[in-house]
This record gives sequence, structure tokens and C-alpha cells, in this order.
Amino acid sequence: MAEKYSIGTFVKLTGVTIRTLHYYDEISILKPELSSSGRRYYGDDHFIILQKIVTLKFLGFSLENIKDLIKIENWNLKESLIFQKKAMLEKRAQIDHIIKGLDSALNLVDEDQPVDSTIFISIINGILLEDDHKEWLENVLSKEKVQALFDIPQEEQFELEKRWALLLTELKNVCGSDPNGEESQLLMKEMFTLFTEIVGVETSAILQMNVPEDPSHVPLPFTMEEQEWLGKAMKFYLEKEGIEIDEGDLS
Amino acid sequence: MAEKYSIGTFVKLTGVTIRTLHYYDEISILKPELSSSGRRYYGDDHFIILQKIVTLKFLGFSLENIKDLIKIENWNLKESLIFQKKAMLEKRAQIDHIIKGLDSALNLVDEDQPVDSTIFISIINGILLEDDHKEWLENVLSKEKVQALFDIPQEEQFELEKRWALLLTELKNVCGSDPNGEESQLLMKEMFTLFTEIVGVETSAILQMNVPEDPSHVPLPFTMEEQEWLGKAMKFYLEKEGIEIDEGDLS
DNA sequence: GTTGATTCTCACGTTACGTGATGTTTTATG
DNA sequence: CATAAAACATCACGTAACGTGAGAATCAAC
Repeated sequence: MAEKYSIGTFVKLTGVTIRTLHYYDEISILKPELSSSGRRYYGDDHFIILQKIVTLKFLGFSLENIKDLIKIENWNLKESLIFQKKAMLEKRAQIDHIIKGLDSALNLVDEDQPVDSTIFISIINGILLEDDHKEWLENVLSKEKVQALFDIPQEEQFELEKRWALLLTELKNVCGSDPNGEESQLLMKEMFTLFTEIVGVETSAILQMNVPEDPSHVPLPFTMEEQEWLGKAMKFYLEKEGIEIDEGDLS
Repeated sequence: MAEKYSIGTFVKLTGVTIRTLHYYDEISILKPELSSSGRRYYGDDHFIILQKIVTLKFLGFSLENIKDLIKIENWNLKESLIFQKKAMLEKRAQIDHIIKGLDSALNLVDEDQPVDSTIFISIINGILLEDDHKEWLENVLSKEKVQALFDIPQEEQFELEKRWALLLTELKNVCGSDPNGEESQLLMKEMFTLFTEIVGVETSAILQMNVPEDPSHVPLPFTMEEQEWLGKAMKFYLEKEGIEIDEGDLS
């Protein structure tokens, strides 16, 4: 009953491709018998091994790994399985993170208002680098405040992101006009309102936080000229509000 | 203010490697200015493009895709984002499936009893091919029964898998002894009990189901000889139970 | 002028095969 | 038995996004 199958019939039995069997032969993970003319013949034992291979592959193991797993009869499988599971859980967390980013991105582009690409990228970056931001924020705020910041519901988060994007867009539009003009100053007010709303502390407090020096590359969606203009507008606004400000805060 | 950075300083600003910038230059996704001697110099505009690239890469897009996305100023981003999200959701489902398989695998190897590798593979395969099985089962059972089958809680599922593995192991052990011996027949009884318990119908009913011809390669964890022996043992058992059986049911 | 740091261009390695191109063996048919 | 058609064989290159040297050229500093 020990039938031997040619490679053609074997692939029909197993569902893998001929090339795959060639490859497995090449890397010595599944070596068939050879006829005198060099043709490959597979039997039931090969069938079993192949099942092991595809199953373990399905579980996420690499062929290199599988090679060891089926060679070493002494399956120390448990360890491998645990390791594998940890890796998969990490992968899933990673994907969840990406999906979250995609959701926020979709939320932004969903509006009728087209969003400037630099703003878009800046905001999405902010979301994706959330964890870094969190760590960074804990330098200047209490842990509870930071936690509260990240515990706000998704909807609200979306809302804030949208307002932030809109504000940045409008800022970019008025850039170049009078920094002390009515429009500009209205936007400044909205900006600090948003700041306060997001961070949950007063404007004056924000400016007095001693920001630790760090080169974590949070990209600003503004050109040099725009940043300069922004600096002027903020200065006017803060002066009117009667808030002291050190020189050289706006890089 | 339009500073130009050498590649060395640029990588320190951005965090990517030199090789990456070389590569991006090569595939024309981020082309810096060149000095007369051929050295690369990057400016703020390159910085912005690079931010876009890394962000979109984070969102799961391929460089080929990104190339189009930043070239075509007309961002039809929304479509791409939706597509991307769908892909990611699929990926996550896939990973969830794998994790489920790993859990079952861990549950099996967790026992003191070592499990024969063919049995192990067979069972894990059954779990991983769950969906196929479901479809297959709907050919012979009612939809509700099938649904009920897959709705049983995880713990119970684990329990059944364990019993099944144990049974198969013991069967393999007595293989070769008298198919009508006491031990063999006890195992037969447990086997049909398990069948009944799992599928939820009587043994006689199982054997009368007309199984559709399909080459869905469900691998049995038995060698040819073992299968032959199994056939005999089953025949004895069913005869004692007074159940009719057609010839040629056991392939 | 000489060293040391920086940067350049090949060019191969990675994973698990897909996809031809081209040559040989087996099988089927007249 | 001759010949055509399948089946099967072995190269060998392509994939995605870089990592990792090797060896040569350029730059900044002493």
C-alpha cells in the first residue's frame, strides 16, 4: 500500500505548487525519493511531513524554524509556541495602531474641506507617535492629567482633530497678512482655546512649562516664513492678554 | 534660511538610515540636490516629503503606492485609505485566527502527556481549517446544528480537543493488538461517544449521512496499517451495537 | 601633506516562492 | 515503432525595502 506519487499527482493531493516542492527539496526540508532519471517521487511519509510544514507555516513559523522543529524529534514546541504567540500579539497591537491611524485619517479627509497635505501628515503623525507623545507629556504634566488626556472618547478625539486641522488650514490662509489683524487674532484665540481644551490647563501655565530639550522630531506643518509670522501673531495676542513671555521660545 | 544638510546630518535630523535615503533616491521617491562631486544635500522641502513618506509607510502603504500619492498632487487619498483599512482589517483577522490556533496548540502541549506529532498537527489543522470544515459540515447537518457546534465556549472546545488527542494517542498505542479486545472496544466506545458529543447526533445517524465527495485534504493522523486496524475495530464495535454499515465506507 | 571622517558606488543577502526559458523523459496515439 | 504531447528537470532572474560590507573618492582639520 506504500504508493509513490509523481510530483504532479502529489501536488493535486496536497494543494501546494510544484515550485514549492522544488524549493522544499532545495532547502532540504522535504526531500523526496529520486528515480534514476532524477524525477521526484513522494509517499505517505512525505505527505505527513508536508502537513506539518503547512500547518506550522500557518502558525507563523519561518521555514528555517520549521526545519528545526521537524528535524529535532525532541519537540520543545511549547517554548516556540509561546514565543510565536507573543510575536503575533505584538503584530496585532501594531496593526491595531495602524487601523487607529487610518480611522483618524479617514475622519479628516471625510470633510468637504480639503486638507493641506502637510497638515494632514502632521496630525496623523501626532496620532501615530501617540506613545512617544505620552511619555514626553509626562515630563511636564502630572500622570493623571496625561492619562485623562488619552482617555477621552474617540468621538471627541476626532472632533478635536478636525478643529485642529481646520484651524491650521485657516492659519495657513491668513499667513502673510497683518499678524495683528482681526482675523489673525481671532484664530490665535481659537488656537489657545484649543490648547487649553486639549491639555486642560490654562494658557499661561502652558507657556511656563519648562519644556525638556529633546530632538524627538515632531514635524511642524509650517514653513520657516509661516513660523515667523506665527511667532509675531502669538506675541501680539499674548501681549493683549497681559501674559509675560520669555524671548526665544518659538524656534 | 534655506539650509542644506549633508546626508549625515540629515539622517540625524530624521532618524532614517543613509541606506534608506540612498534607496529613496534610487527609486526616485526622494531626490536630493547633488554637489559637483556627487554628494547629496537635503533641505526643508525634502524633510517634509520624507515625513510624508514615513507616515504613509507607517499607515501600511508600499513605497510604490507612496510614490504615486506624493507625485499626484490630486490626493484621492480617501479611496486609498479605505482600501488600506480593509486590507489591515483582513490582516488582523488573519492574525486573530493564528493566535486562536496557537492557543489551542498551547492547550494541547500544556499537558504532562506528550502528544504524538501527527495527532498534534491533525488537530491544529482542524482548528485552522475551521471555516472550511464549517462549510463542509453544512452539507450534512442543518445550519443551526453547525452554528451551535461552533458556538460552544472556548473552554469546552479545549476540553474536547484534549480528550480527542488523548483518545487518538491511546488508539495509536493499542494499534496492532486484537481489534476486538477489551481495551480496543473501550476506546471505540469513547470514540463514538465523543463523536456524538461533538456533533450532537447519534452514531447511527452519523454513519448514514451521505458524505459528499470532496478532495478537501483533511489529513488523518494514521498510517495505512493503522487505518486498516481501525476499520476492523469499528466494524466489531458497530456489529455489537447492532448497527448496519455499508461496505467501503472507510477509505 | 597626511590623516581621519564622511560619502560615494557597486553588489550581494534577505523570504518563500512565481514565472519563464530551455532541455529531457515519460506517456499516449496512430 | 515513430512521433507528438505531457510531464518533469534544471537554471536563473524577479519580488520589497532595505542591511551589510568592500573598495574608492572626497572633505575637513592639523
